[in-house]
Amino acid sequence: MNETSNSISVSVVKDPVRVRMAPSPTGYLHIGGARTALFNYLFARHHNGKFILRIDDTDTARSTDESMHEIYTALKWLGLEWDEGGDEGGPCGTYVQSERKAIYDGYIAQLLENGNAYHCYCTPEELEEIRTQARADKQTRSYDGRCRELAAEAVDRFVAEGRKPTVRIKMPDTPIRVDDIILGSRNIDPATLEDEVIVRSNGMPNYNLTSIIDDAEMQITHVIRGTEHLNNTPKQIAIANALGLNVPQFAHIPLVLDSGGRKMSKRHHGDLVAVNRYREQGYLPEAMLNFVVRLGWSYDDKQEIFSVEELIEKFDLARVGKSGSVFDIKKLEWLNSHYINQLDVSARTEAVIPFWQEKGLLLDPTENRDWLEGIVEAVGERLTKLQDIVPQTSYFFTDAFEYEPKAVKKWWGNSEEKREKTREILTNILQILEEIPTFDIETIEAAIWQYTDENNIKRVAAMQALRIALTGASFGPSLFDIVVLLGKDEVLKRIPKAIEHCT
RNA sequence: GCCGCUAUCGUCUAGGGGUUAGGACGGAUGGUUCUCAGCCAUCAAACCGGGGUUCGAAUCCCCGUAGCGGUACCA
Repeated sequence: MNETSNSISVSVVKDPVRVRMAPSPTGYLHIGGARTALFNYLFARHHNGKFILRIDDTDTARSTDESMHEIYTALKWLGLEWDEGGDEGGPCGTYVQSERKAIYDGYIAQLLENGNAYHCYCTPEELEEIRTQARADKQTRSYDGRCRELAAEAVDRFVAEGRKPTVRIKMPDTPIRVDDIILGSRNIDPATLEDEVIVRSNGMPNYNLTSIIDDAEMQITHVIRGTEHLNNTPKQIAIANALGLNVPQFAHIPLVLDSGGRKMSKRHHGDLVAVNRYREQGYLPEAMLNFVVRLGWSYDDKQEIFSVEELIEKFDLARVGKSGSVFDIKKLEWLNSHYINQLDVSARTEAVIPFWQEKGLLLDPTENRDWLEGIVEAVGERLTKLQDIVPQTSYFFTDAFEYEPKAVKKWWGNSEEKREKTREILTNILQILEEIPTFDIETIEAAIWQYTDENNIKRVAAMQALRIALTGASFGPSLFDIVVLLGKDEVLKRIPKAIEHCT
């Protein structure tokens, strides 16, 4: 495999690969998170490494157990099983950061001792002021490091005032080299870096500290994450350096964007980005994975459909692009219908049953299994998501449907003369079906074609009139399939009812 | 404001010093059919701009421009 000039060859890595997905449980797993998880998972599996799930919940105010479990559910649904971490733990003990505080405290003490960090007594208001001023002065930094060399009496005064300090890292004054597998390498001017808060005034450490510590503690070899973290990278490297910790390799993957080109986020896009909502609508995990992997990654100019096995074999960070990718639901739908159609009728029926049950259309799925499979068979390739089964087949379960006005107008007619003709056709068909010797597709089809052709009635006109009578709509599966599946009794009940409505 | 990243059809992308710039989704048209979907066929649709380098630039370099990301005691 060739390597491009600005990419670090992935194959150079010899250590057993260890990667991690580190969500913060402040909401559901979103599309971007799913893709990050997938890239990590594929990279790990491709290299026979470990995929670790760490919970970055140092923001205790916003983290919830509920969110954590939603993330687990979504990841498991996608089949992205982790080797260590999550709710199972592993060789590194707990992988939940809020439970690892003692570990961080040790490092913080070390930083304070060796002079690489210091207490900052500035209040949020003061900081806001400093920021505003810095911005007005067109400064690069928004904090000036004023607490670096606080006199002892100033500290005493602040303490006496009851101020609780934060801890800030002292940024180095030499350039920081950042190597990125996707974006290439560059040196960061230290003048652009400021002394970040690494411990809140309540004693809880912050992301930039805990993340890089745990990456080292958990022997993470590659950090694959979204580019929103790009600016955090030099900060984290600086912290690792100050602590003498190993720095993993980084790979920043481009953002997933909305149709307007903006980053997809829970805040702005709500359920549109929630993986679990897609599951609930009847998207298949295979489709979701296949969709999401192609956002920023491609294999060649031919292949669009990839099984997970193929992805594990073919995935390579070197083929991940640098620019953001727009989330296109049409493509997801196409992929989803593809995967639904891959299912055989029995499996598809199985998949669709919960959706019928959810709407109360189906009470006992163990009964009439053949009939249900017949319906699924008749629906054929018309499902883009499993949920579509409900609107597309509800008339099989109930005759309490509306006759769609537009369809009625077009096919039953909008004049008394035309309605009269429709009633006549329906009446004739009713009679044909009443008298038909065997109620099967071939016989019915032959009888109806004979009727239309002999009476010079357009097939489409008769069929559409009948379709509306039986289903309420002007579209759907083959009408002969529908007739047989409904059964003679039901058909013979629905036609007279339709004739009554056709006035 | 500051720091950073990015730039091929509407979208996902392939390609990458010399190509009719390829594929897929979506769109359009025609065919098949009882409708819809599907399937088949056909079509429209792109290298951000300007300078270099070069025989030759979409490709390499520089400069713009635009978009996006970050700029928290969030992650």
